[in-house]
Amino acid sequence: MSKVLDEKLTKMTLEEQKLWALRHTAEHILHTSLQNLYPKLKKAMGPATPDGFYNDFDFDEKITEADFEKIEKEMKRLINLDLPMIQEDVKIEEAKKIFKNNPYKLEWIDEIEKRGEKVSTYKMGDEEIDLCSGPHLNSTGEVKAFKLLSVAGAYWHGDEKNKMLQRVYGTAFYSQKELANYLYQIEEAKKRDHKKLGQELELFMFHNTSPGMPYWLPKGLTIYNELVKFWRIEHIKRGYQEIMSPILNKKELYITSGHYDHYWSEMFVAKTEDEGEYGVKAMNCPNAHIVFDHKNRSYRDLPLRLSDTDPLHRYERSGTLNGLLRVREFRQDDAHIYVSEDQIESEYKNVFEIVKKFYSIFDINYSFRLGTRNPENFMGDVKTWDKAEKTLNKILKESGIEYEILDGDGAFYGPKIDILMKDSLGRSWQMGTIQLDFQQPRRFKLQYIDKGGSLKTPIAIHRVIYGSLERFIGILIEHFAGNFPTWLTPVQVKILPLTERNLNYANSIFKKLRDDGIRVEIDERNETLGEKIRNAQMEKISYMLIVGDKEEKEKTISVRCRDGKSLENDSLEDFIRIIKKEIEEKLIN
RNA sequence: GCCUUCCUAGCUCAGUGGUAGAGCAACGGUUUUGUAAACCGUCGACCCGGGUCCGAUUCCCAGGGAAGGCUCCA
Repeated sequence: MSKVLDEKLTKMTLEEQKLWALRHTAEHILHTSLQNLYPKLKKAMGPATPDGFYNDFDFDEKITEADFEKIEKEMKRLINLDLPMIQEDVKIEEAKKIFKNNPYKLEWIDEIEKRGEKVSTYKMGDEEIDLCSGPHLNSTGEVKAFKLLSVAGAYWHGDEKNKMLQRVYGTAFYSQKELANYLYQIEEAKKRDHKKLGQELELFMFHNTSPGMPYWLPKGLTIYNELVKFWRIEHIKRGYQEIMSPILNKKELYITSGHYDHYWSEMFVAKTEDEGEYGVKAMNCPNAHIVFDHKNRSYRDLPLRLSDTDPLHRYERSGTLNGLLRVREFRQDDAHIYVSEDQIESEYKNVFEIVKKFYSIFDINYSFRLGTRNPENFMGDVKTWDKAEKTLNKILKESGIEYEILDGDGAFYGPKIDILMKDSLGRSWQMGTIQLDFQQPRRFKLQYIDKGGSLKTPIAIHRVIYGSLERFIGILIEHFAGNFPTWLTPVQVKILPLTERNLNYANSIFKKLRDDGIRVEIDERNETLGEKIRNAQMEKISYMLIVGDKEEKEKTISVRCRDGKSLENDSLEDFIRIIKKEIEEKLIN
């Protein structure tokens, strides 16, 4: 067994290992079925995954979902035959002979030879033999429930320089019930999709005229602004100073920063008649460096924390755009912190504390990842990099934070710590990031005067907490399924007058709430109460205030919460107190 | 960018080689309502451009846009 796979399996529970073997077997059955149905098809590879399995193959004819029925039928046949799965180690030379017609397998065999590992094969009865490290079930009959899910194109080794193969995704379980449950979960997750909810709740939209660039509708912008407001208050408390700088910058700025060499092809460019090219800002750091440099700085100024939320544009490849989760226009809750070398550690701790504070408010799961030097795309010398990576490793370990390492994922100017979150479909997204940068300050010739009166170059920490506001809101929508906490929700209260007789009273309440800074709407339509409630429920309003003749006469309100429950208090003053307390408690504690 | 699929009214969806039908929404009227959909009526659409055809929303080609996927180890 290969080292990588071995490591992976040892991390799993026994239950997970069993499922892994099951799915690996199902994948093997899929491949054999494909091979039986389409003899000219060449298998490339096919692993089990946490959700199922997939199989990559090279085939000139197109397989589509319309073919699934036929393929599943063949898979069923192999399962019913209950063929034994027999593992056998073979010599390199022999393996090369067996798979001589399959260049993908031969490449794998070379790789195995290079690593000095054993070549393992599996036989499925007399039907088929395949290069495979296992583990597998003992026989095909043990696969009790499976389903093919989708087809896709996938590059060999994920590299677009290689040939594009076809991929079939599927999943398998030990029982039909588990399979049905899994499919149900997927359907449920789709209901939380931020793209769907964004439209239903009128939060944002996209338009053909600017793909990947969101239009923020009034309700979505309310959420956006609340997040920025909270960010601003918390950062002022922690000594950050906010700046704003040009969106268009001459090419020369990005030549200085190094982005011209490393990033220009992913930037939008604005051409001028006679002043050359301007780059549309894709990152904030170069402008922050300019601000640092506009006057003499002293060691007393450090750490100097410059924050901003300027709009950024990046020319992301069209196929990668994904609702709010990958866009071409966005804003970050960005900051650049200039520190002396001995301040790195304590400033990182400060940043981690902000992360903890921010994320705990939303009760979202997240994980850390350290990205190290990319050998093909980095600036500066290896020694400085090694030092920076060592520093980050040390800080993470001492903070007791669990993290994974992704080699080569650093920014071109320095290693970084990313914070990841998952969307409703379980896909991971990079949210916050904290990057250490020894390079750019040198290139910008940034300096400060230290205690002894000599000039020193500061170190820059680039950091975002939400990440991009756009992506963060996308994740939030899915996390809350549109049921935002009251402090964030676009409409906190909706007043539902029972009849037209109650409009005046309803409006007087509306004005009081609005004057008190509560986001309130009134449903003046000539509709039944049932319809008004249904409507407000679907808009996911936090509180509904129902006012009819009874309330009007007694000068009270009747409060219905989003979960269908009622509040006992029936005075407006009490209600205002309750809602304000709810908001404050969430943000302060 | 590449692969697959998709694009019909503001939204959700029908449907067809002879230019489309519904529900919700919107608008007008009736009703004046007690905790998730009152009733009647009106308005409103085949993503864009070519081609094939007597005729294209439907078939073909090109474009635009969207969704899922594109290194989880044989």
